[in-house]
Amino acid sequence: MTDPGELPALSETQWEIMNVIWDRSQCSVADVWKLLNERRGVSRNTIQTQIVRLEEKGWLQHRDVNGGFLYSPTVSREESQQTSVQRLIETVFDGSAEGLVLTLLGGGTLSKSEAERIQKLISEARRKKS
Amino acid sequence: MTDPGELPALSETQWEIMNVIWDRSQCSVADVWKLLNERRGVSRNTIQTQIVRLEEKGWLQHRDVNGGFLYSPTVSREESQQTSVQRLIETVFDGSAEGLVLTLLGGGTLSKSEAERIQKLISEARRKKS
DNA sequence: GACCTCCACCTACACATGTAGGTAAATTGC
DNA sequence: GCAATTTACCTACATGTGTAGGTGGAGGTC
Repeated sequence: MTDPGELPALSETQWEIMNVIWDRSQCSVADVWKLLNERRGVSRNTIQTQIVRLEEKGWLQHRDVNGGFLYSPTVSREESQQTSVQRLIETVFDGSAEGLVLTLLGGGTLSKSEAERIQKLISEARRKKS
Repeated sequence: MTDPGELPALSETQWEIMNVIWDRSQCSVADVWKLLNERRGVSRNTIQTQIVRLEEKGWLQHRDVNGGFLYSPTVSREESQQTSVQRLIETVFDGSAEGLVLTLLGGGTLSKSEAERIQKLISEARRKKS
């Protein structure tokens, strides 16, 4: 797996596509298309183009199976998420992870039960770390 | 203040510029340029163009002061941060705020002291809410 | 009054993105 | 075997972004 920090950032549409492929580990263009087409109506070629571009940029690779291509990610979803959070903290919160959490808590983003679960996550993380 | 959810999303460069203007409440093009030019070397006109585009998109407004323009934000930084976090959760974490927090905790992003402070933030938020 | 500087404005261009139509070859169905 | 479908590939086009050069006016300097 490559380091996603070296790859050009994903756009929203590209995240949408990568998410489908990460869910299934590998996909044909048609696989991705069927799903996204149901979700929001899009042409097969639109997906084809994006997938080819993702491969050009290094996010995907393909192998030839029965005349068709199967695409799979070159980087893990977790690392990519990590990178994108880091980038957000950098550009939007001036490097402060706390700023991000404060915003998360401050706005109506979190429900009470979410806040509770998140608190548990954080205590556990602290226990493991120290 | 407008709802930033209605405005087109900011690019990284555009966040950089908006951040400068939020810091100072209002700025001339030259103000922003001087700062960013020191930081990373960029032409005055580059900033000019971006600022005009930001105004066209509704993020900035200007008033005429002594022949020069002073630009100020039309939306609050906090709301814009809120919106951008929400968008991230949606596209990168499939709507799960917990996913975001887990990533934050899981990677090497947070130092131990950051995690501690964040934990405090969260307990306080819970106390206030219930 | 000529010169310099600063500013807003216009133009330009390369690159990425979101979108999709057309083409030609391969595969499947009958 | 022929028709229909699928698939990869090529082309295209509008829009946004990052970058910056040139122009003309307004105001200060000497």
